[in-house]
Amino acid sequence: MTGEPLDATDREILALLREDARRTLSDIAARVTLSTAAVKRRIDRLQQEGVIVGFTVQVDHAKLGWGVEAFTQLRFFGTTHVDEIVRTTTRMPEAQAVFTIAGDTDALVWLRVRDMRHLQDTLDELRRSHHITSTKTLMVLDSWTRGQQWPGASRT
Amino acid sequence: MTGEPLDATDREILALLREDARRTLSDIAARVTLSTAAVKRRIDRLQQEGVIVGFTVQVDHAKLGWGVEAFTQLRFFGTTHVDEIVRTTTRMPEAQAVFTIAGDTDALVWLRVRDMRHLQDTLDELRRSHHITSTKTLMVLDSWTRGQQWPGASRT
DNA sequence: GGTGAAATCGCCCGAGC
DNA sequence: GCTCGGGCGATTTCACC
Repeated sequence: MTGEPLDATDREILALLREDARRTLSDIAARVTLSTAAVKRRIDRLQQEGVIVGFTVQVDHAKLGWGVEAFTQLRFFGTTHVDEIVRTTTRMPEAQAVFTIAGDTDALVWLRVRDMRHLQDTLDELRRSHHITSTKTLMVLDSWTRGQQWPGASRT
Repeated sequence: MTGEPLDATDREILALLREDARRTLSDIAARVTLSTAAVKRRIDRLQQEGVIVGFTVQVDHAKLGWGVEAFTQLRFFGTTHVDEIVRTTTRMPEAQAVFTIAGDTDALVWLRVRDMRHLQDTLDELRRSHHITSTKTLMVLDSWTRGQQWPGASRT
């Protein structure tokens, strides 16, 4: 399933693409001193091996009106299947990411919402749809994510 | 600074690009029933307004050998500036994201590391470089992030 | 926002190292 | 395995309506 481990050039190409996925093959080729054909072969291989999952745009959610971020730590009844919470949370547009956790809480959900009212509704929905015994919500003041993004710097 | 609020077509284009940033202009144009030139103008505008921050690749970090994820909640001395922790954490390749928090802990750091040993080293480095009074680390069993990715499904 | 044309790029082929 | 070169189709990009 997985090919051979990546060499330094593969990692270099990955780093360049993470900076800007819109680089042309010739641009990348010049930077790693390879031909465009070789670069393309490597990128194709990385993609088919699943190292590269996809290509996306990074969006400033604050400028879209979703300026509030929060984390909520969830605890379930012992009977709840982990898959279930992941499956239903995934469908909520407010959920940015879901983490199942080893420890005192069972899951950590990264939420992005429009405002406090919206946060409250989202938390209500979470509590309603699962066998949750407790929630603990952390409000995010500012955030930084690898590959820039300044929700705190983009006050409209 | 910020242009006019985005219309439905802008949001549609954004959604399409988030699914796959490599879509061609003509593909997008067909889906939103516009000309390629019009789509390009909108994308350019979204980019210069800062709504689109950048274009990147989504990488399966587990396949790169960084299969362990964790969160660590940090508490600082009252004298510590928030900027400082963000600035130094940002430089660590292990830090995936940093959140400053309102509540009992001051920051939440999303870490991605190779193994447990690496996690320990990273936590040590965090503790060494800041006026941290306490850390509490949550181990991630599985994670889901918007825009697919199954670190748990990619066991090599 | 649409149209059309030019420049660029991606892409596939083969030959050769 | 990689490079080089050619050629074609697709795409981007631009000026203009």
